[in-house]
Amino acid sequence: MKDAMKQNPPENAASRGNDARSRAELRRRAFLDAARDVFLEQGYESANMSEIVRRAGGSLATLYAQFGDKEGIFLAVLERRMKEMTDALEVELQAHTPVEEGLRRIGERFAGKLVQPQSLDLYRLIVGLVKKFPELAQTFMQLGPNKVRIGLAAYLQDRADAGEIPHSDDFEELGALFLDMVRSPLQSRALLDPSIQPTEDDVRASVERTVNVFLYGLAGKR
Amino acid sequence: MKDAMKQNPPENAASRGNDARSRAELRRRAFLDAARDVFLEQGYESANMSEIVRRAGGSLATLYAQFGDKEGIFLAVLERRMKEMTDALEVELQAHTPVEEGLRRIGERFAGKLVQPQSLDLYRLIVGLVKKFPELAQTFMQLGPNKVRIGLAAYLQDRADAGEIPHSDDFEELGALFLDMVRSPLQSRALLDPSIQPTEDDVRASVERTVNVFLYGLAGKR
DNA sequence: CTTGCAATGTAATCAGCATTACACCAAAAT
DNA sequence: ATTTTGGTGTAATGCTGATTACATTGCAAG
Repeated sequence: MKDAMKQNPPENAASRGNDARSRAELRRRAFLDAARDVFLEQGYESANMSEIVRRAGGSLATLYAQFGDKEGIFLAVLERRMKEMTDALEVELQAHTPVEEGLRRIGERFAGKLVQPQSLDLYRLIVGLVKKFPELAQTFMQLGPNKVRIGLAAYLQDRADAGEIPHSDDFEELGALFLDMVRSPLQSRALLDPSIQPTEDDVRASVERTVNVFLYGLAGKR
Repeated sequence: MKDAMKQNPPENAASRGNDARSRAELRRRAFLDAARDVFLEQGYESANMSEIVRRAGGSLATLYAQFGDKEGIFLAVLERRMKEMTDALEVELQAHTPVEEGLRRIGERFAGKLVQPQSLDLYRLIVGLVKKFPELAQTFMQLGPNKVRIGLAAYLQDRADAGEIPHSDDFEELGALFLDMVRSPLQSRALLDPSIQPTEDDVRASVERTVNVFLYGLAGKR
């Protein structure tokens, strides 16, 4: 006996600085949230379309009407998430912070995001799907790694212009190396062992070490 | 005097310089080869047990008798592959090569293996399965990354004793960082884009750069 | 109020396997 | 040769889940 109350009481609807989108938009959001949870929990193949509907409310038919098919809704989830991820970095990448401090901040922001359980789950998913949906992985790269790498290259260029580091013929390559150095120590293990959950302090310590090696090499700052 | 059966399959009976293992062993090997191919091509979920049998010859019932179930045969494939992978590194890790040259060789061996299409496929598979079969990922870590890391730590300790690099309180951590630095630049992109296939030269160049940064930092050797 | 259109709930449809059962066969061991 | 042991083909059995069909219902505007 499903109550059929007005499922959408527009109480403070008046003050919706957000979206005035009709129910369609709300429905869409609910679908996306539920789909994200289900996909991240169960993985792509095992994720069940009916389960998404069960959590989001609404109906299977509507879900299909909005997103086409399973791949479609996954793609939608992905795009939304990538946007959330990169927005947080923009600021640091624009700033003219001195290089050691700047790399530390950028590294911490970046790594901090990446080791969140949600991020790890998503990354596992994407990697596992590369063979089956290459265009999906392409989207991921574009919206994630590539975007960040380009931003970081610009920052390094800026620091080189300020005379803090030597010039390089390929700051993108260098930026990529730094990102890999920051990412891998924290991510590579957690990726394979979900019981590992790096803390804030872990992140700070790892990034600290990485920045040091990146700038001064094994012997360390002198 | 061999009975010339007409429907005798192309058994290369003549060249049995290999193993005189009974047919059971040959069957087993054929299953493993076929299973490896199918799993790597299609991924775990989509891999079809009947397809494995189709390629290996033999029968479904035998496959199940030998390996129990789908997970069982995948595990068998994994263990065999991991052994192949790490055997190649043992030598370099034991040697007392000077650090710069030694790291270069170790790095090249290691990275060279990792960027092989088969290795990338396998890694994608494992990563995608972490949530569903954690113990499987655990096995992978034990037989792969952990083993190598420990070996490398010993090598670094050896080089520190020789006075080539400063002592550290945690050579395992440092070894892990080096491995990540060597691995990530080559692997992280190829992982997400199967069309990227690093050449020998790519590997050499990347490792060269990495060793340089690892030892001397951003400013480079001097 | 009525009419149109999208959302809903439910129950098909359709297909793909993992896994098992079963009824024959081959050859090594006795 | 006969038994024993294990391999082979083939065809169930069972389950799961994407996708669609359909009849119903609520909301919004005319």
